[in-house]
Amino acid sequence: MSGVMSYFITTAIAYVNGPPHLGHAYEEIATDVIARHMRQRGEDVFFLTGTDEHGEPVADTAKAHGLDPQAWADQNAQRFIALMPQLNISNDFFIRTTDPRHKAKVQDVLQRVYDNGHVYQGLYEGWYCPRCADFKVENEILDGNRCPIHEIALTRETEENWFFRLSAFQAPLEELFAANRDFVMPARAMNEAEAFLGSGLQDVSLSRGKLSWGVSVPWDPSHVFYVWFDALLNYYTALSFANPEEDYTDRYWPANLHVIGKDILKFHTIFWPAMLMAADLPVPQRVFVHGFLLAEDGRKMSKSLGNVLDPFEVIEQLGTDALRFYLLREVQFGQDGNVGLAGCRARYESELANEYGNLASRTVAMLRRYRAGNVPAVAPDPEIVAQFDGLAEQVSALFDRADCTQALELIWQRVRRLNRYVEERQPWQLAKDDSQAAALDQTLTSLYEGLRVLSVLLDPYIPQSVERLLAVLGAPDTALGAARLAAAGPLAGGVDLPELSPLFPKRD
RNA sequence: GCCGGAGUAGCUCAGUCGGUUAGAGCAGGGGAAUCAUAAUCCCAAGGUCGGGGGUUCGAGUCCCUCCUCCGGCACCA
Repeated sequence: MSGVMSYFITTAIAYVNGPPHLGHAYEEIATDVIARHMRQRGEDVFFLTGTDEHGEPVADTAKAHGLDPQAWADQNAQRFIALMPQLNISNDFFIRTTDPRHKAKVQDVLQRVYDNGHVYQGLYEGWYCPRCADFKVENEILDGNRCPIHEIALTRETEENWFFRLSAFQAPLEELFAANRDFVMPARAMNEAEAFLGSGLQDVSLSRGKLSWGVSVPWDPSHVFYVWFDALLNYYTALSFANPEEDYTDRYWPANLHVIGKDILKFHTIFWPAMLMAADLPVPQRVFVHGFLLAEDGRKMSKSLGNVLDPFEVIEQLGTDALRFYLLREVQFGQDGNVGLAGCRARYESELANEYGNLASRTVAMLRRYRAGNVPAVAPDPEIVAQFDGLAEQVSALFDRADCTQALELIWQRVRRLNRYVEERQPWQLAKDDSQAAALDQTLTSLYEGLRVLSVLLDPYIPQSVERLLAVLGAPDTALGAARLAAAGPLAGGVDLPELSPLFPKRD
């Protein structure tokens, strides 16, 4: 066993231009589950999330609302900050890219990129809309080279611009991909990154001259950095000021895991490591690309179709744990999946209430009824012990690959096993016959211990419910080491189990 | 167009290196039990594994081809 390992995990930072939605909630929840699991292992976890507040869309929307960009960003960032406790996210820090400390650090890092000779002045040429005062991208332009917003003819113009020599990192990135096949996960996402790399890298513009809402370029204050270069660096800059008492950079950098959506794969798997290499900084260990949540009908969620799953509605009706559980249970992490309120309700009722919640209820009730609320001081059933043996290790191994869905499936198989065990042993029959007292003791202890172990393993997914149950069980330890059936009588005799009200009450 | 992924039970999916009768959950059907939130458990049923061809003693799995769906193909974040 080595000492405590540092584990730095991040979500993508949310673009503040719109309100928080299910997609944000999903990424936060999944990342939180992994972070909580790693803490259970005793690792030194730092979990970072935040908001991305620069760039033209923010400036535009602010203007449309009659606000200056900072005021608009402030207003919207609050909504994302408020989201964290609503989802029970255990982030250690929330970074905002308009934080002056972030901006200063961005300038430091990119100045080093510049000093290292990876930046040059060039001409950016593109289709320009005079009404938007902005260049348009090839694939958003309407037929006949017209502006997608104003539908007026665009003009071909050039702008003096600072360029990042991305092409120089073709070979280093190829080496990185070859040396670390898990740098991008799942494998499908790695294929995509490699395909992009294989098509040959071109230099990219690093700055914008016609925009002022961003981090100014230290060697040319008439420009601001292109928002992506500023945004990506949040992962690095945050460590330097998250704790005013200690610079966390050496302790946590490089990141162990960036969790992102598939729409920003290219930025995180190509631009980001290249930028870090250009600044002589170590690259992250892994980027995990999750899928998109689609509506129940398999189509994209959209307000106009009215098929949106509102996370706040789920929380209000079924609770935060229900939302967390449903999203990770229903959708294989790393793939797209279909979700909806009906499916969420179905899983809430059949799995959380009927299987796990009811297992807890019947176990506590039987201990109280047959053993006056005390856990018998006997060893649990060897068969159950054997069937739980290695479970925590398997779950850990799956989390090493960010497979929190499969881990949950393994845990859930044991939830079902315990319900089956109750039927096999029929404690209510054993209780009628004094000569069966030892068998009843063993049965009840096995159920108590099994339920406790499963709850420890479920803690990252449904922390509020687990905390409540473990308090009733008198066994609040959620360290992963506690996820093992105690062989010599658990907390025996000393526990006086109180009543347990339903963990997941039925809703209409 | 090029590249990649996918298509298995009514629904959502698993299926390792080619190897016994293709599995699970949910939904629907039948039954048992009464500790429990009427919650649980058991049983049965349900599949030309997208179509066609090939390799093989043997193909959901490998090869070819066709169909359908999805994604990527760079400076919107």
